Amino acid sequence: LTSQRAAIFKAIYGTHRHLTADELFESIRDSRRAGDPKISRATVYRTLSLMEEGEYVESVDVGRDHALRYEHVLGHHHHDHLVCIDCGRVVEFSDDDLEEVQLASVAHYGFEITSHRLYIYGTCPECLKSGKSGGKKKRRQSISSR
Amino acid sequence: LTSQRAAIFKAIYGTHRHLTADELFESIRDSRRAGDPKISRATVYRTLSLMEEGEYVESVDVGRDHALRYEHVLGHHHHDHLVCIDCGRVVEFSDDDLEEVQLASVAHYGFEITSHRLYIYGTCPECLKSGKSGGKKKRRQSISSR
DNA sequence: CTCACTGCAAACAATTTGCAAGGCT
DNA sequence: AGCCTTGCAAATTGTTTGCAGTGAG
Repeated sequence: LTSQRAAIFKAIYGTHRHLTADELFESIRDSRRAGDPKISRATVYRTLSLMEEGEYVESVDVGRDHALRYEHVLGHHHHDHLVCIDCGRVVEFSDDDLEEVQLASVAHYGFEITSHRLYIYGTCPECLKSGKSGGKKKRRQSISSR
Repeated sequence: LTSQRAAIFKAIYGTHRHLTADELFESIRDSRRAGDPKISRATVYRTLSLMEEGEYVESVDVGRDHALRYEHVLGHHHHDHLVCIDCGRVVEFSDDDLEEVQLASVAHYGFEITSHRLYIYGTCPECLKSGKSGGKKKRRQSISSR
């Protein structure tokens, strides 16, 4: 456990936001006080992989047009993500029924299911209210329809 | 409508597989006969964007560690994807109940839902059978757990 | 002392872009 | 003639790697 790893750990566990490797890197670098060790992007990436493998964090892949985000997972249960396509806000939600129905839907294919990824996209109440709803839609949202 | 665009169109509509831009490019280039026009990767990418915007194709983002894939969408209905993490096989499936439960799960957040993306990962029957099940797991599968 | 961990810069892969040449209409 | 579409090569982005130096135990 080096100090840079500790810093990364603190940073992710100190927020409930979903941060990118780069945000993590910058926040650590910027809040660095005299005497604190340097940090590099490579270390952040390397540490995040380690932490993911060790089940300390989980990556949230909101789409190819956005960088990977990470969230801490200790003390939290599985959830999916509801993403606002206007402001980018991410809301976590979970529903046991949903999980069950998902598994039931594919049961007959004979796969041994190990995980899943569900993102629901839409416009959040705030963005709907603030007028320009349906407005600027990010480019290349590339999503399975419906 | 140029001939390169036509070629791309034919290639996607001529298969039920999910192809990457590069596979598309190579297949067109390789099956090119004397007199046929040249094609470049850039054109494939540009055309695919166009075709996606025009709702002729849809992109399937199987995960960051794999290139984007495309499938034709005319004459097909919405479906989600079941992905084998061993061999990469992609099975399409759909379930109206599932769709409903999904919407119900997030109804109270007040979002105006426009789309969603669901991938279920696991090992397919064939890979399970052929021994080394649980074996080589691709690196960086980065998926929301459960 | 050793060996894992780090920073740096170069390497990467997938995709996008600038630009000049081509080709329809 | 004019504008849209190409091909090529160079640029971008997010992330990974090789390598030599560093620091913890």
